[in-house]
Amino acid sequence: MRALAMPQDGSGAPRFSHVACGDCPIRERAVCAYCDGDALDALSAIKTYREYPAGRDILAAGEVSPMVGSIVRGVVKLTKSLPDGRAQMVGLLFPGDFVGHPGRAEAAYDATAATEVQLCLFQRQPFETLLRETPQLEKRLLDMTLTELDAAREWLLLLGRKTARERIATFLMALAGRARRAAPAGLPDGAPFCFPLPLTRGEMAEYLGLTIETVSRHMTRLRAEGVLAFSDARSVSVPDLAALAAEAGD
Amino acid sequence: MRALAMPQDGSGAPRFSHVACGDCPIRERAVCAYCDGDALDALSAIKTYREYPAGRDILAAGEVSPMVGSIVRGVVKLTKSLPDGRAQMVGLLFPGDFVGHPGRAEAAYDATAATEVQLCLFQRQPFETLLRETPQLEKRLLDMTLTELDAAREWLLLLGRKTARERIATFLMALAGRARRAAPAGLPDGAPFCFPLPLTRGEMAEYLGLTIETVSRHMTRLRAEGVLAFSDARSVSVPDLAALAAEAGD
DNA sequence: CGGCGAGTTGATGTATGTCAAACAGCGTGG
DNA sequence: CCACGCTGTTTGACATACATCAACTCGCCG
Repeated sequence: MRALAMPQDGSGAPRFSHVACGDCPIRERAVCAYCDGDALDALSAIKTYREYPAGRDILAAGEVSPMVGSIVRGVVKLTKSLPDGRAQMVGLLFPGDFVGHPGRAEAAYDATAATEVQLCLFQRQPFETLLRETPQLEKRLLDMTLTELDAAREWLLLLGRKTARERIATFLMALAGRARRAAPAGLPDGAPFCFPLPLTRGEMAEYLGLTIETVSRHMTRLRAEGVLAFSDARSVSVPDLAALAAEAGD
Repeated sequence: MRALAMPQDGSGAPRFSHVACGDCPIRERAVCAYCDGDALDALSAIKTYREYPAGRDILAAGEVSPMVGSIVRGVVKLTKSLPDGRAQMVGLLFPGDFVGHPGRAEAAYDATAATEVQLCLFQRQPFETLLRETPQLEKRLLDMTLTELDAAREWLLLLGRKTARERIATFLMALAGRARRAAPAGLPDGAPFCFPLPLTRGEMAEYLGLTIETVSRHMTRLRAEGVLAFSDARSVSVPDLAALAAEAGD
């Protein structure tokens, strides 16, 4: 599916490695964010880590998965397809985001690793039990789901009304915002801003409701106009965030 | 906004009428579905009914609303807009559905009555307190939010990849399904199926990411082809549900 | 009767999709 | 070391579904 410098052992081999929750990089953002003490211990007791190489399917639509979990590292894409093959990405998940719907075993969409991914997995059944007994956990999950819902609706506006150029600018702004938040240092606001693209052109097209050619054309046009800079297709630099924001349509 | 045979008193005047929860038409479907006894009493104590004429704004994006609530009767549309006026409906809510996000006071989108609407409202603060103390309530809200999220993602596929014809067929199928579920009697599966359209052509266009002309044209074409029948623009009859389903693309 | 809003229909434009070719990077294997 | 193939990207020529602009109808209500 994707040629990467990584062990293509064909197994999706689980690599167990128990990290203490206290040292977890997503401790503050994941489902467990509101938990501590006993609740955290209980979660910790049923967690398991697993890694997926880029391109590997994590979960297929219609499949019954025994697991749910949090993204520790990497990017996961959620995709829905029509029987004739047309496909639309319906979500893009980053570290801290939750994969799987508690309460509904059958997956409604495909989940695929867009980059190399590490998940912190919980078996569905004990997790759902814990959910019932742990209000903070349920509260956090509700909060996260509402955030996802808002994001999905923002995307409805994008897919329903924005031009190709606006869609691309919006997407890049979202990535820039994420990169900005991830960068701890207080960089000057106007400085040229650089970040990697976790998606190929094809995946961007799938996310933005466009074709690969349209994405490519608008990317090169944005570069020609100086709104964007990149040499590698997989990373961009934004000379002026405000200029890009102005292209996003809102 | 919409000329209707109804008191345009300009007040959105609250009309209080305490219905016992036991007699409530949405008792089984609303947030309160999993509640009983004390929890239901507590909810009942803070509820209030309010009616909105078709076309009335219930809540404007960015506005801070002191209320959340359930739809008792009628249809509510959720809309997001770009600064230049382009607008996209991001949700269509029916009786039982919940309006407003607990935990975030500021509305992320406009909510407007598409038909005459009756809401069962709760003041945000006491409701959120109750939410914290009542696991069934929180559980139900999580379930409903996950359902909304799935619906939104289904719509992403529609807006991102479906043709105008497929979008319209999908929408009509969804309405037909809802009407079917609402009709208690076991009608024969193949019978011509009739239901009202809660939306104008313009609103359908807003929901489907199209223009009013495109919706109109495809509706009349579907009628010409016998997939659909209607005399009034505000109601349709489907001679063969399977034929319509085949047009929906999935 | 006149005006208004919703819907329909027609003529025309255009952004994006489709098909096709060429290129660049990168690992593999002779 | 270079030729090869694979995948991702870019670029071009062309097709088309949908948007846009505009006119007209119909029902409703004052």
